[in-house]
Amino acid sequence: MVNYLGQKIRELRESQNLLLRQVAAELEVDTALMSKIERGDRNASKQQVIEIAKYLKANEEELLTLWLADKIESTIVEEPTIAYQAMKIANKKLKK
Amino acid sequence: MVNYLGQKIRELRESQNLLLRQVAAELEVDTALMSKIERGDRNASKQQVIEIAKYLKANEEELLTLWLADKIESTIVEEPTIAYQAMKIANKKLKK
DNA sequence: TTACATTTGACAAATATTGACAAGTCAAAC
DNA sequence: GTTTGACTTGTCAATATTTGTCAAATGTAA
Repeated sequence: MVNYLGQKIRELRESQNLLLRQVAAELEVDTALMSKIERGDRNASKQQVIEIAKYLKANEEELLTLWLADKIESTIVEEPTIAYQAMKIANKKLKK
Repeated sequence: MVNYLGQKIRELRESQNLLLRQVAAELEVDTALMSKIERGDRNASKQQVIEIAKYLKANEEELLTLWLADKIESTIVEEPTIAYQAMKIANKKLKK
């Protein structure tokens, strides 16, 4: 598995001595869901990432970038042999 | 929109003077679906790509690479400002 | 017009994702 | 060894998304 975002969130949360349940309450979701997000079992929604960034005083764009990286990762993970070439193609388009 | 795969398929199909309905019959799907795949309105499944490659005598890996590039593209398209950075992160992981 | 290829929109069915709940593990405190 | 509190896990119903088909529309060449 991958999970850049969850790891980062956990890092931020623990460094601030906050509990899962506190962050979960802030987002108004179950603690279990928050746990899954940190562990990469579930994806956070974009809105959730934004709220997490706010609550943990983190850079929103940085967290969203990790969130997107996880999404890309899960798109390519099943196709490791062609992933690099496909990324190159998608990247070319991006530069326009 | 993007659609590397559909464009390539159409190119291959037309250069061989085949009809949508012929390719569709081969895949055992409706012609309408084949049209949508070529136009990028619908995604082909991996298995469909493989069968298309076979029928159109194309390189399977090449088509799958375009298919994956389209998937990556649609993952990042909503986040153009952070896409490049996220790709870089995902790419780093890939090299391992 | 006719005939045929392709496209489109609407739909039901299949599949996937969501968040909650309940029950579980684990470690520290008692 | 029991209790407590934090976190994790499995399962479920609700919701959302994706899939492929059908019928109708559009395009096109004879």
